[in-house]
Amino acid sequence: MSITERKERDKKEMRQAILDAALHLFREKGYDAVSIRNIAEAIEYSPATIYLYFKDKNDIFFALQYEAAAVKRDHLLPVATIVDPWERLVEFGRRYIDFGMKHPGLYDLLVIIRAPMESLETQECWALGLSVHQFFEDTVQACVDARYFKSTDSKTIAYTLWCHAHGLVSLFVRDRMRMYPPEEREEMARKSFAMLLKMAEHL
Amino acid sequence: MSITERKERDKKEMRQAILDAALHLFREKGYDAVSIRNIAEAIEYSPATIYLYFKDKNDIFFALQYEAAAVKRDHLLPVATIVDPWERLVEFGRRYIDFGMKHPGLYDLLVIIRAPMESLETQECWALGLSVHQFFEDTVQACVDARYFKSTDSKTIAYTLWCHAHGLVSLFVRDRMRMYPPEEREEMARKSFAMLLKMAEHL
DNA sequence: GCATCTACTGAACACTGTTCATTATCTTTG
DNA sequence: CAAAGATAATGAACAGTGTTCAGTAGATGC
Repeated sequence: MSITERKERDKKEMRQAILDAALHLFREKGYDAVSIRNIAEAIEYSPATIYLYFKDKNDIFFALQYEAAAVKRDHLLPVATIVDPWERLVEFGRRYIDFGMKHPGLYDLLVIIRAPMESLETQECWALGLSVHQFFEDTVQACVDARYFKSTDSKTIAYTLWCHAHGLVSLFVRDRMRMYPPEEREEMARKSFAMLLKMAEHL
Repeated sequence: MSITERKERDKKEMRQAILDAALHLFREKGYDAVSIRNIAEAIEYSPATIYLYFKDKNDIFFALQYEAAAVKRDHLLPVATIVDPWERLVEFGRRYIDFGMKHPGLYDLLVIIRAPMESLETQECWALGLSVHQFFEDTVQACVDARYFKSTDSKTIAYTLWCHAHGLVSLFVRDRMRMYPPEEREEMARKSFAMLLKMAEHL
């Protein structure tokens, strides 16, 4: 069976080569500015070949979105080993922001919507994101159970923290902080995170 | 001079007709899914005609972005009459969120970046947004001056509040709240805003 | 060695943004 | 009122796009 095995390996490698080239180009020029022909040229194959591995251009996009979601999960889930729920929550937040600042391209990818939840890839990607979100909500619930907050409305607490973190990252990623000097932006993010933690103690 | 006047009026009307048709189509199908030919068809003119009124497709986009920024400003700036800085700030926040929820298409438009600050439209649009942001920061400063917060770091305070509001709106606008039932989403936003206000009192 | 199957491609189709020479219409002048 | 000039609108074209499909070269199985 080594031949069929090799063939399958080749197929996966080709698929990955397309994804790698596509991600590289997307991050450089943006999704819509990259053509199938550009990707084909990058991997030195004909445009038609790409359609043997992906249904269409959106399919490539969804595959990348899934990859980004996986990277995000791998970046966040290690905090699961932290026993104390408050410490776990803090570290989760820190890593969430860290992920966004380190991989603005991936974060942006995750927030773009294309064609309302049609493809299987989207479903899978969504399911992955959902499980991470569930972990986050569980951690908040654990904090509530351990009386770390005065409020017991863990749903609203989680949502509020999420708003802050997502807002912070997405202002950064979408370049909405041009009124602050570039070298200050990261420190502002750190300060704001620290401020939110202080505020959260009075929740 | 009534003829030249009428001509200028016609020109403005035509320009506006193009913008109206474009906004309608963009909000319905997204920027990239709308073609110049679609817009031309909507206003019942030839595609080439559009280029007599706009440099290119991006120019239309920037004009719409400017319009959205103006709508946002008109939605927010009435709070300037509120004398008490804290009340002014609260009402500003409420209206900011209200604007985003009521006009998701416009909010989204404002957050999209196309071609890094090239056109004059962008500059104008950015300047408009900046002045509103300045008003917001001034209001926060006024709150600090009036000892509404323990902290005196008005810059970080403003940024933190902004993160929350923008995060809240953009999670809503970009449909990242699919894990919550649709009918709950607005209430969650309200609750979270209230929670942030409570937290801010301990700032 | 031959048939089958697989991976790949060139050419085509209908679309896109954009330009430009040409036409049609309105305004001004003689 | 007619001719000249200015202006507005367009059809046709160009190079690019996503996508499909008949056809081909080469590896695989018998």
